[in-house]
Amino acid sequence: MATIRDVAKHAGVSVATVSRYLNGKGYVGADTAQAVQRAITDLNYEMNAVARSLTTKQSNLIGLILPDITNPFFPELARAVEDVALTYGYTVVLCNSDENPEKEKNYIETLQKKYVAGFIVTSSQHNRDVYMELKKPMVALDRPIDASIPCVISNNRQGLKDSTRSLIQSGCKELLFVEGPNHIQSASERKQGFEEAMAEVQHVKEHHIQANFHFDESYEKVKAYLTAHPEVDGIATSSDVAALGAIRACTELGLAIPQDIQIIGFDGIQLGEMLSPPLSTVRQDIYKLGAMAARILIKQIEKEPLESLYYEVPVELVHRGTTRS
Amino acid sequence: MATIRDVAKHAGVSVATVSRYLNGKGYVGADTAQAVQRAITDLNYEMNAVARSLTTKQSNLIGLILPDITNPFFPELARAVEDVALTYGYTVVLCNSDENPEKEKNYIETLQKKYVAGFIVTSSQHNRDVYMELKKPMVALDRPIDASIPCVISNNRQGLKDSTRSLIQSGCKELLFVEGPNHIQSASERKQGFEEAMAEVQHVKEHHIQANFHFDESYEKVKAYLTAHPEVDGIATSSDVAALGAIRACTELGLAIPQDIQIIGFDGIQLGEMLSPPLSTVRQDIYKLGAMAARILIKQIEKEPLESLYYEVPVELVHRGTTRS
DNA sequence: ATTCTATGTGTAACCGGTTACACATAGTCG
DNA sequence: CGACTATGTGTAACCGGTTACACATAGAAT
Repeated sequence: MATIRDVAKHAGVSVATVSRYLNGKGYVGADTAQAVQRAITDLNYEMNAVARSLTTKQSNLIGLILPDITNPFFPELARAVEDVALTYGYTVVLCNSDENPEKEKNYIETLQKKYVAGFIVTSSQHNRDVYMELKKPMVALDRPIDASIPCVISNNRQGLKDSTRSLIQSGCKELLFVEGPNHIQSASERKQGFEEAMAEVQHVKEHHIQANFHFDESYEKVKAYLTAHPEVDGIATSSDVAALGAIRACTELGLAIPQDIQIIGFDGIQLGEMLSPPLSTVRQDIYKLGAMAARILIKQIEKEPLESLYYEVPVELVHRGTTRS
Repeated sequence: MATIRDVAKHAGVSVATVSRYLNGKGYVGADTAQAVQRAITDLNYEMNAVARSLTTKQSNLIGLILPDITNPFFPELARAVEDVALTYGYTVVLCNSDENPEKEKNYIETLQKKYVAGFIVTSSQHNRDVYMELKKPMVALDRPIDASIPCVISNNRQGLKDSTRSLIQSGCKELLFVEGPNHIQSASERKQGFEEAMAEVQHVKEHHIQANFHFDESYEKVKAYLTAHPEVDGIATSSDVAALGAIRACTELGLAIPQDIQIIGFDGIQLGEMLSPPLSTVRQDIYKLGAMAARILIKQIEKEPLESLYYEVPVELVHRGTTRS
């Protein structure tokens, strides 16, 4: 593998000139530029990324920290991040935090030693300080960290408001809301949306349970609740996976969906469409969320100005098979 | 951030000694070791990964190349790889190849410039040579590349054989096999398994269609086929996602699952369990697949001997709601 | 004509590690 | 007792880039 010195020698110039040419910094005469380019082509030179990082204290690595890639919401996000990272010449490192602040912190440290260019984080929230001290470009994805850190997020409140309203409009009188973990801001915003929609009407009874974003817990809690409260005729959930749990609970209780009970999820994971019946839901533009986060991060890395610190991407109600539209 | 020279000075020794101590190579006297350790603790020294990579031409990055993290089979795989990578001190770079050999090749080159320690690849096959020339540790995951390259794979043949047999045993007389893309070896092995099972019996009619591993194509082709051949009473597919497509087709045609028609998938993606009814399938131990691949890669990186070049992980028939067991 | 500025290029130090080699000491063996 | 080996440590070159600074030239401004 040719080095910059080989190129310099071959072109009959100094390494500094080659370096300037490569980075487009400083003056390089037209003839010289040609000669250098020629040498580069001849020798099939490619720059050594590691050596470069050592002096510039900057790599083209992007750290993507998320709770668990296994949660169906995240692969699409990761995919989007990777796609735009690639087009800008960055490479993404995948980090599963398991909602564990300690793990999150370790990853951050490890990556800093590698001079990562920046972070995209769906944070476990507990450790805002870790991020505040970090003098690296970063963006918070799906979950805000601090007002000073750029954030890309769906309009959660509006989404749940829409889904709740639609359930009400299609005749539900006893509405169960399966909340997410409310210490996560996006979950509590969704709850707020639900409540706002409920506040608009009378004569609709409100039921609540809380579950994490996992299938099992949702399934069990919904089943228990429905057994005790058979009058429930509509379920809004805070995630699609929770909706899947609810569907299972209803199916096992012999309830027909959407005839006896309507169900609407939240997220718009791809698998929702593949279900039979397909899942009605509030679709977040997951890909866009990820793509925007990546673009905003890269803007920071490349010192371009940001228009805003808060990017909200709209959300869309999708009626499919589990609601009576 | 303290450097190795700071540590050396603080401990009153030379950098060489510190380096030896850090890497456990060469002789270091007991007293000296103590002094050095002391200095390290005092200064809170952490080694600079980039500088180290520059001389050793080796990083602790692992390249994970797979077709598309968005395909539900892969997140669990990625998760497993990441988990074991983490415990051994490696970091994983996520690369989506889109089954595009060109993209795959680019990633390999980019990562080589970063001195990656090795690759785990679910390859797009077309470019065996790219890998053969590569003088890096690597392992083929789910899809063999070459007999000389360690490979971790499920027993695909046996799996499809099992699922087909079980459909036959539960009374199917007209069996439709939804094949995958046969240029992918694991897909053609599955097909082989199907055929072996069919060869064991008479009086069971065989139907074939081919689809990629995606929902839409499977849905459309199955629907068309079933419309033309309403006698089909069982479907075995080459992937769970294809099974989802088949389920949708059947549902739309008014067929009851599993009463009118039984369906069995292949893969064991987590979402299969969340369906209602839950999907019968041949479960690959996806996590194990990924974890083994990672371990085998790391063994190579750390120059430990491999017991074998071919690791087959068993597969398990899981009867859930879409078959009459 | 003189000074100033913009342009163009090279020298050498530096980033933070690793390691070949030289050198020193001390115990062992014949 | 001299030669040999195992142990312990330091010097300095090296990995492959970047960049501050010095120096040179030429046209523009005064």
